[in-house]
Order: sequence, then structure tokens, then C-alpha cells
Amino acid sequence: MGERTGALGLRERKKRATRAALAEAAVRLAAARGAENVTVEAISAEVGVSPRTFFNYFEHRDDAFVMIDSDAGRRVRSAVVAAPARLSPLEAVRDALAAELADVEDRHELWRLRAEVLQQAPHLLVRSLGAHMADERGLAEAVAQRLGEPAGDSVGLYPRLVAATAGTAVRVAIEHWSAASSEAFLPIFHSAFAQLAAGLPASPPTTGARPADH
Amino acid sequence: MGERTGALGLRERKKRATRAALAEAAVRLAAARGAENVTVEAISAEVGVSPRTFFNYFEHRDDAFVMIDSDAGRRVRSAVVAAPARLSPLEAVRDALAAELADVEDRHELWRLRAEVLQQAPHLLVRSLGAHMADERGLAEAVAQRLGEPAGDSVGLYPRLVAATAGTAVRVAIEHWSAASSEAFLPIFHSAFAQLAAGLPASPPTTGARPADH
DNA sequence: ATTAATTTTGCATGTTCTGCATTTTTTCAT
DNA sequence: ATGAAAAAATGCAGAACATGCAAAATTAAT
Repeated sequence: MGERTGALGLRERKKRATRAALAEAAVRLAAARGAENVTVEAISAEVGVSPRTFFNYFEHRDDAFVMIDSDAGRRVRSAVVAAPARLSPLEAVRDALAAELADVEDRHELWRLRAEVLQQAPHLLVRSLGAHMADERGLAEAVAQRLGEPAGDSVGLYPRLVAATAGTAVRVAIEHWSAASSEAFLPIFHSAFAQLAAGLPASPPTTGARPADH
Repeated sequence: MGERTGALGLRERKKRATRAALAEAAVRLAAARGAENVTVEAISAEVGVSPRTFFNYFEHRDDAFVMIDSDAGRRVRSAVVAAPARLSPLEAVRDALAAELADVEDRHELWRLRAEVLQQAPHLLVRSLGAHMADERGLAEAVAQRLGEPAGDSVGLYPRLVAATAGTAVRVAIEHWSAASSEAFLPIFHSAFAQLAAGLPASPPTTGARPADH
């Protein structure tokens, strides 16, 4: 257990590499022949491991397409709680998510490919949502904590709404970004949150990126 | 196809009854022993049909827990397009959804039971979302059409955001309602949309209160 | 009652996913 | 380095999900 932070053992590194390889193979195969026609056997063969090993890394086949960072949720929660008091709950959540989503810009090719796959297979997009939704409850609690509400299993409507709406905004931003391939992600992201903060008025504000029209 | 509204043939009625029976059996069994431990065989046996018949009614086993009304989406879309021009897009969507959700109040026992099952099984909640999300794209197009945007596959960010956010509000309202068992659903629903229209400000209006507008 | 249409069902088959025992690889202490 | 311990990969068996096809049963229409 003497793993030093930042210096991972060979074993752990190999594990992560295998997991990443399986996820990437899954996404690429799905992009090529459609997610429905990608069997666990094919993914495993692509990486060079046994089908049984696949299930050592992913509970469900579809999880390989989604790529969940289980640490992201925790980071977002603590960032929300620790955010400056002057920020509104929505702003605090927005900034916490923005910090996390820097990764999207960096590895944007992989993300775009994944987004493309998810678009064509609704049930996968849905599963991706599920991953985020496990966080949603915790995020709602973080918002409640930030507001001084007592920590309990019964969170108020408002924290729930902020958490869920923010997650939805992220999803919509990613979907829209992956559809309109010429725009950068961050402006879209901020535009979405600006419109939310404005109460989704009839005339969308010209914030950041102008409302893309045709 | 010559079915008159309200006067359905015996055949159609039997089909609907079977489908409803399967869905109800699925939910009840899930509430009793946990959704994971409910096999298709068990559901079918409960209703008295063969397992093969189950799959004539539901593509996937989990669909039996969700209860999708495939007509609802269409009704909501046309209601959004036909809504008075003075209403903002969010208001139009809100009212269209409200009309549809009257059913929740009526059969509230079944809905509460279902919500309970979904809460305990995240992947089912996620699938339920998926059902709504199939509608979401169409709803976004309806909003775009309402705004005069040309109908195409590339809908702007704003219509997407309105559609997705509204759907999220519905989900959160149902979740919160099923958690706080003493409140009526409609006030929660309207409170959620009021907070959305206000831009999710730092100080939430008294949650659970009466609908602010209308 | 006969005929046609629809639904239900059984059977075969492929895929997903799990449990368990075995083999292989990595790690650690000597 | 070498051998023991820990962890991961694998093979195999089996349950459950899901689909296609054809036969049997039920319903509708003449």
C-alpha cells in the first residue's frame, strides 16, 4: 500500500492503461460499426485480453463507452463548498464544473468522438447521464451545505434543482458543441449558464458566443 | 385503423390491459424484492403470460418499470407550438407539461411507488430519463419552430436548453414530491419552474409554497 | 361456420454478466 | 536473485436477457 502520490506502482499503471485501452477501443469500434454491433468479445480482442477480463474492469458493457472519472464528483463537491461566499449557488457550481471540464478542451478529439457515438445511441447517452446523476445527489447536498441547510437525506427542492439543472446544462453544452463542430466548448458552456441565470428569457442574450443562427 | 377515439376494439383493450398488467407487476415486484431480483420470468408468471410475450410488449426488461406513454411527447410538442404567443418558451413548455402531468395526481399511488423503485435503482431512473430524452430532441425542435427558426437537424443552443431544463425540472419535481410525501405535486412543479424563470437566484422562494403565478 | 388477421407461445440461438477455480504476473522480503 | 505472497487474468459453467421464426390459439369479419 506504500503508493506515493503521483508515483503509481507498475501494477496500478498497467491497470489504468488496460482500462483506458478498453474504453478507447470500445469508442472507436462503436464509431466505426455502430455501438449496437460492438460485442464484448470484439473489444477484448482489440485490446488483447480475454472477455472475462473486460468484466473485471466494467460492470456493464455500455460502461466502456462512457468513461467515468469517479474522482471528478468529489472534486466538484468540495469546490462548491469551498467557493467564495459572494458567488451564487449556480455560479459556484458552474465554476466547479468549468474547472473539471478543462479536460474536454484538451482531449477534445476523444470527447467529440465519444459525443458522436452517444448521440447515435440514446441509451448510451442516458447511461452517461446516469454516471453524472450519481453525482447529482451529492452535488445537491453540497449546495445545501453551502446554503447552511442541515445535512440530511431530505434536501430541499432548490439545491436539487440547482444541481440537476447545472448537470443538464453541461450535457446540453456538450451535445451542442459536438453538433456544431466549429465552435469552442467554453463559450458554449458559459452561454448556457448565462441563459440559465437569466431565467431562460424569450430572447436569448448575446453572451460570449452569439446565439448561433442560420 | 378505424378505431374511434374512446371506443377501442376488444383486441386493443386486451393488449393495453396486458401491457399495463406487466408494468404494474414489474413495479410491485421491484418494490418488494428489489428491481435487480425481478426476472422477466417472474413478471410474466405473475401476469400469466409466457416470457416470450413479455418481449412482445417491451423491448427491454427495464422498460417495464418505466411506463412510457408514447403519445405524451406528441401531445406536448403540438401544445408547445400552438401555445399563445404571449407566453415565453419556458412558460409554453411548462403549461404543456402541466397538462400532461395531471395523470400524476390522479394515479399518485402508482407514481409514488414507481418513483420509489426508481430512486433505489439509479440505472432505472436513468432509463426513465432516456424515455424523456427521446422526446427532448423533438421538444427542442418544437421550441425552435415556435421561435421561427427553420426546422433542421441543427437546433440552436437555446431551444435545446429550454427543452432539457424543463424536462429536468419535471424530474426533480417528481423526485422531491415522492420524497416529501405530504406535499401536493402541482405546487412543487410550479415552484420549480418559478425558480427556473427567476434564474435560480441565491435566495430561493419559499419552497413547497403555492404556485407564484397563474 | 368458415376464413382471415392477430396474438401468443415454444424452440433455437446469440449476447451479456456472474461465480469460482486455476494460471499467470507483479510485488515484496529475504 | 530467489522464493513466498498478493493481485490480476483467464477458462469454464451457467443464469438471465433478447431476438427470429414458425406453429398454435385467439379474435374479428363475412
